[in-house]
Amino acid sequence: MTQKSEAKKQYILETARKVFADKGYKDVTMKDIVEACDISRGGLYLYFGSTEEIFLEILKEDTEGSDSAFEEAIRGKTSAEEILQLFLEEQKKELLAEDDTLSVATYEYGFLKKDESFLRAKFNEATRVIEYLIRLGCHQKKFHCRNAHKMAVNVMFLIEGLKISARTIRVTGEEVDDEIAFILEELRGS
Amino acid sequence: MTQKSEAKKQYILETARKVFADKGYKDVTMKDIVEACDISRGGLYLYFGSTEEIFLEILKEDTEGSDSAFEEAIRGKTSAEEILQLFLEEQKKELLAEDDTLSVATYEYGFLKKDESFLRAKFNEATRVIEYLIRLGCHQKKFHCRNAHKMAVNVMFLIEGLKISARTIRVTGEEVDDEIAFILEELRGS
Amino acid sequence: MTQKSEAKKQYILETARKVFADKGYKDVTMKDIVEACDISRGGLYLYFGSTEEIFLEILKEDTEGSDSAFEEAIRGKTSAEEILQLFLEEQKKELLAEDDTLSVATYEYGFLKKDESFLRAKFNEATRVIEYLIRLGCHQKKFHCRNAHKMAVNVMFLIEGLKISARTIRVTGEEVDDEIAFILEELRGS
Amino acid sequence: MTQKSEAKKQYILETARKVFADKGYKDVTMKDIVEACDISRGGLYLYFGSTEEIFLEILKEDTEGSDSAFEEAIRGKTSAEEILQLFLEEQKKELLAEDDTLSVATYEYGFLKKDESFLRAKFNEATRVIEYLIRLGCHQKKFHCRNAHKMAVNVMFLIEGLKISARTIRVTGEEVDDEIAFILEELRGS
DNA sequence: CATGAATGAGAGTTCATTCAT
DNA sequence: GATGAATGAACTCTCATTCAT
Repeated sequence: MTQKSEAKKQYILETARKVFADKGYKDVTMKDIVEACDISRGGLYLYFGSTEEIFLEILKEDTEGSDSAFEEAIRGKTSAEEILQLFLEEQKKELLAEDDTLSVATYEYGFLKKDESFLRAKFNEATRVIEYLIRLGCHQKKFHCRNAHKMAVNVMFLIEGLKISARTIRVTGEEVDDEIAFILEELRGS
Repeated sequence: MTQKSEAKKQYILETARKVFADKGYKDVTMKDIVEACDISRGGLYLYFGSTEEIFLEILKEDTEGSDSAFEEAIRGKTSAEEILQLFLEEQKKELLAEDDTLSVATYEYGFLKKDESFLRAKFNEATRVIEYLIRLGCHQKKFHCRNAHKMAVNVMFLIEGLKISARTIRVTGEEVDDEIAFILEELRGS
Repeated sequence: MTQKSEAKKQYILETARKVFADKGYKDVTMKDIVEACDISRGGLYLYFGSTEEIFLEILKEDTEGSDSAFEEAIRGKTSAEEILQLFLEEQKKELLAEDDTLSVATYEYGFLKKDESFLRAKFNEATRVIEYLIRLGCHQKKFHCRNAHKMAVNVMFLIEGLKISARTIRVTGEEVDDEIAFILEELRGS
Repeated sequence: MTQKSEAKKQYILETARKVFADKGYKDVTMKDIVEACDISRGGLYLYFGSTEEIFLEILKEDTEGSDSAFEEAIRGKTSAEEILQLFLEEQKKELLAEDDTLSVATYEYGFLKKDESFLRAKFNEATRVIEYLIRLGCHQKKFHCRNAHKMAVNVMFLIEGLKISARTIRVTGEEVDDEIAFILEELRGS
């Protein structure tokens, strides 16, 4: 693939991202993407064979992006507490964002492909990072926690619960704050 | 509507339930239901005008059913701890069930109608019951808890997190058990 | 057919009349009539086999009604001029009536069955009456006219032109008055 | 739209024209046109979204065609009498044509859309031209007429009457000739 | 007589996918 | 590479008509 066509591919991915953010996964048709990109029907097929192919590519890029962002954040700060708080605030922002979020599309895709390890891997990776932060916090004497791994998993499930609730029953900023406070208390607490 | 046709309506709802459990919400067409019920195209329209109408009716029946089951359980037991444990075990069973669960369909429907209060009402009702149980447990000196309401909400979000994870990244029995243990410890604990 | 069922038949015809006046001929379905009459689907078929059957029966009753009304009017008056003017005013009223007119339905039906002599017979009968009035008017020295038959036909075509225009491009009361004046001038005139 | 597809569009319009001439407006379905054109179901939708869209396009082309034909006729002749006679003969030919006429479809469409100004505009335009011819004829000392506008309107309504009668009760060549003679006498006469 | 559930044909419409240019 | 016309399958929804009760 030439440089030029690589640029077009990127353009399609960026544009399709908005479409998925807007309509979820299942409702997006190749036609939707063709129209959003303002390219020809056949043209899209030169780059991607299906909406799934496009969506997976977008997810892949996302994962890479968020990983590096996270790692950078960790490098910048020294206090585990601070980093965790930052992470949770980041989650809150995403949770409450109305547009431009792939979460609904990702869930819909997850329903279809629940046996593919992709999302599980993302979940595990995030858990691993939180666990690391918890351990670090314990080491820094800010957190107290008997089982860092279980605690991390608990935090992850809670975040998942907030995320899905934000997209189905809506969730207020206060509700999220309460849960964040809950997590931090627990870590600082007992 | 006569008795006979009422029976047929029930038959359609039961059959459609399996279809929704199998395919989620968005992918189910009237044709799917027609074929599953083995009735004529027009015949289905005598009873329901759209998949949404059918799905809502199923959800309604479900809610009523679970409500009364819950109330009965509360009447049967005296220990709040016991009832809560029962409730959590019930959730676990549903979580791990492979088939015959409407959770994916309900999420998909929730994505589409996130501003309708139906699912939120269900959430709030469940929260209210858990809060009641927590208070009861505190009164029975089995639980210790500063803010019963916040604790109940936390439990609900955690359950939501497990539920969605069960349908997207899969969740093991042990993971669920860990979370249940986590909740109970917390309540008994501090 | 018993007396009771004869009454029901009449009821159906009267109700269907409104439906045809409202929707024209082609768009009326058996379902429409069933619903307007608030009877059962099968019930209607006991009396009529199709919308055409119903419509024809309505038209037949209409023709009989208008014939006798006309004849009565002729008997009541002595001046041909007066009767003709009355007739033209009657046409005007029907022309401008918004609802409760079968004219659109009749045209639509006529398009489908242009070879059936029914409507032609109505036209000819009306022409005959007008011709009679013109002759009478000439005899009464109020009208002057070389060829009463041709004049009558001309009047009829003009009325038809106003009627169809009223249902397609709309026609104002003044426009109709102008045409009526035109006819009368011509008859009185030359 | 490319040249090629423009040609196809024209082909569809021409083919659909025959369908409308054959079946009127209301009974024509997209399927009818698809079959008449021998194209695919989806193919038709690339060009037109509904039978109404197609019909309006046909009417538009017709209007443009007849306008220019008329203007050319006026340019070619010098005598108003001659032109009017030509116009009336043209109307006669159309009136008596069995096939290939859109008049029934146009009436049916008019019934549905009686408040849209399209047909009224056509009527008014034609009236204007006739009025112009009458004035010209008066100026050329061939016609005598007190009120050219009212006379023109009268002629139009008469033509309308003949047109609708031709499609409902049938009309003979002699009947049309009689009416044409009637009009011309009147203009030459008084 | 009367009911209304049931059937199935048929129309509208949208898209994934292909392919000639 | 890129276009966009074309196809055909799939789905929604509505009725005429029948028939068991």
